[in-house]
Amino acid sequence: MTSGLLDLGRFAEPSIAILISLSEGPKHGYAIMADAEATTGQPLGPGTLYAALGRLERRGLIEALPAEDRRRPYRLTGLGATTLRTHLDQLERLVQTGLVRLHGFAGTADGT
Amino acid sequence: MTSGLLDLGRFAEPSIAILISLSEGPKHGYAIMADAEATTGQPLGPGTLYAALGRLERRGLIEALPAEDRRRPYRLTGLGATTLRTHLDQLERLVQTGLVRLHGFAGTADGT
DNA sequence: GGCTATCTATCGCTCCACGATATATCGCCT
DNA sequence: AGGCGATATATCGTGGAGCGATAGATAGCC
Repeated sequence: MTSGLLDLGRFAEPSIAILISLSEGPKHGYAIMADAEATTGQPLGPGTLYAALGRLERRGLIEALPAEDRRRPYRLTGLGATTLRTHLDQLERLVQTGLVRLHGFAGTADGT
Repeated sequence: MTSGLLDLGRFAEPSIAILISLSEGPKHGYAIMADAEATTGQPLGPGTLYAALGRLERRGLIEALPAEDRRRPYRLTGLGATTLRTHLDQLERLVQTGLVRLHGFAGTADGT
């Protein structure tokens, strides 16, 4: 928990972070870890990463490329790109709704 | 599963949906359920709802109002509003990053 | 008076997040 | 050459969260 009370709990959404990372181009696990932490601000540990990679590959959203050296790179599939775009669109609409409503939010009059 | 293969699994993010719903004004559980499903497109069952409500209240992001009739309304606290805004901002940045990268995404040349 | 819709609540299963841990290799410095 | 830190992949275990199923109470209606 990096932000104390300012935390909704399981918020990292590792799958989204991984897909966004791969949308920049093929990457191997370690590079995804670094990129995801850079873009989301939240650390992405190996346990979370490799479990999520397995799930995403099983679902056909990403695919493994032939290993070069020690590195096992992954690439976003067409289905993965479509899926990501769909979810990103949904998310954007949700975020906009929230920001609009929040703008008109008076808060608790007693300042709680 | 409404979207078949186009699904990242556990994506609903009930907490966000609930907070956004309450940012419109105080609501009771049943109303939140309906509103959340309307704005996110995903159904929000009672199990998910009341568990999340309990967690959010324990964290001070929402607070219970005196029950009117059978209804037990909740209200967003100042902390809740701040927290929601922070997460929404983070989310927006993440979504924008994803959309930009996706725009330049060539896909798998073989059309996979 | 019964029936349906509204509304809150709990249980239980499964799956996921994620820190801890293990292991191997590479590159660099001395 | 030898050691050390960074790179890189992989697995396990625990706790927590998502969520459908289920239960039960009250209100309104015919």
